[in-house]
Amino acid sequence: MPTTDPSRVDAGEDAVTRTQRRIMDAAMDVFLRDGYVGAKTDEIASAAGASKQTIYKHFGNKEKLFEQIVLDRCRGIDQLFQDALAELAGTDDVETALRTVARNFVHALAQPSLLRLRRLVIAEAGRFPRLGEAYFRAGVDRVHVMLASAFEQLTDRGLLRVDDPMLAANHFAWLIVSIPVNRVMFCGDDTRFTPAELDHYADAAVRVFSAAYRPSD
Amino acid sequence: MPTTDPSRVDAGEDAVTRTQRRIMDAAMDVFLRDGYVGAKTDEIASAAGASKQTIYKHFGNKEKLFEQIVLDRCRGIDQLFQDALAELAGTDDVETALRTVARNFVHALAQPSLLRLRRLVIAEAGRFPRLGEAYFRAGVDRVHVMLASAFEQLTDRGLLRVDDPMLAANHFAWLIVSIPVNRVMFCGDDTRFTPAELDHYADAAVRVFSAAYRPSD
DNA sequence: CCAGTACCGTACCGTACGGTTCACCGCCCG
DNA sequence: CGGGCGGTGAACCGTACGGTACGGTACTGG
Repeated sequence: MPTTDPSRVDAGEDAVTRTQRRIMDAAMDVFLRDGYVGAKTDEIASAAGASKQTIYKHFGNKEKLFEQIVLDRCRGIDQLFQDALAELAGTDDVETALRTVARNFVHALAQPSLLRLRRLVIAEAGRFPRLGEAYFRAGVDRVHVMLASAFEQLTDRGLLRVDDPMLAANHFAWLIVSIPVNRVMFCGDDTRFTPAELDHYADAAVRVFSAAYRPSD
Repeated sequence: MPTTDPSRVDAGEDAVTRTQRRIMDAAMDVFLRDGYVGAKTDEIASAAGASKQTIYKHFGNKEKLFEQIVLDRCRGIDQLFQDALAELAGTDDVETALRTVARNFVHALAQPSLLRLRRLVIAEAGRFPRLGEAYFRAGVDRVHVMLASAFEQLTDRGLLRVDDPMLAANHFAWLIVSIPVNRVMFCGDDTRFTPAELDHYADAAVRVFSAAYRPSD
């Protein structure tokens, strides 16, 4: 039975051949540049150095190609923060650890490629509801859950005072990234941020978060 | 001169006739439902009860129609908050005033039509850079500027301790709306929020904001 | 040498859609 | 009465693009 389980985000079993990889990378470039409808399969083919027929043989049609690419790119986003968060949960100096996490976070998320993907998914969330949801769960919620778990541990150790960990995680994350992310969403990819600027946002966010969620000692 | 002419602030230039209004409303519906490329001019025409020829006579082409509609819809968004913010700047009970503003804010922004427009603009910001920027300035930044001004006044009166008003305004606004707004961006229009839920987000945001930006008295 | 597999390049098909043209109609105004 | 004006509806055109067909090339294993 061919397992086309919609609830599953393509678990494992991805024997991605070299050509498939080449096509997927090229297609991602084109999709990010031109959007889903703006992307022409001819152009994807030529960008991949492949023939259209090969693309259709491997991916069936444009929609499936798009879905597979985005879902593939979703995987592993959270890996970026696993380490930093593990360290956060174990540290004693919460303030500086939070600052480190925050800076990593904002720098990782301000990557133009990630932001363009984010915009693309938002743009097509109407046409591909499963995709928007999957991206949200894999790319946004996952990080929040990890943050929440860290905050819970820190609360247990008396270093933080958090009663609703998911809410606190949301506050933390959005305090950090809302300004740059939303600016890019509307004002295009040409808006770049200096590292200092991003650090500033991160530090300010940590300041606010700490004031609200650190025990009054 | 049409008799139904409320809230006519700008002088002349765009005397929107009845048919134009009808076309613009219908077009907005179709654009919001199907996106820019998905929207067919035939469908807009039939939805407006107008002929394609009339549309092209008044608006030139699809792009201009789209731009004009969105820009038109941009105007007046900030009006929603003018009053609440004026009251905020003058009050003594900052905490409850902030809570009122926050609740109004989140309820106003969680309107499905506004969120769909937001998603549409984000989606087309690549194709229409001017549009994305205009929407950002008219719909997002404007509110932040007004907030910042209010925070500045409250700081002068010693009721708040804000050194970077625009930053504080961003923190306030995104603390309030980030959770629902981002959920809808990815998970489609079917996600609805109960008023109680929205109030909860607003109150939690005010709690965090106050902890960070109220003088330690 | 053959069969199978994987791929390329090009030409092709069907259709959808932005935009235009044409014929026609009701209305107000001089 | 007539003629502009603003509107309708439908047919039409050009082009773009998803998807397919077909013929040709290179490599692999037997």
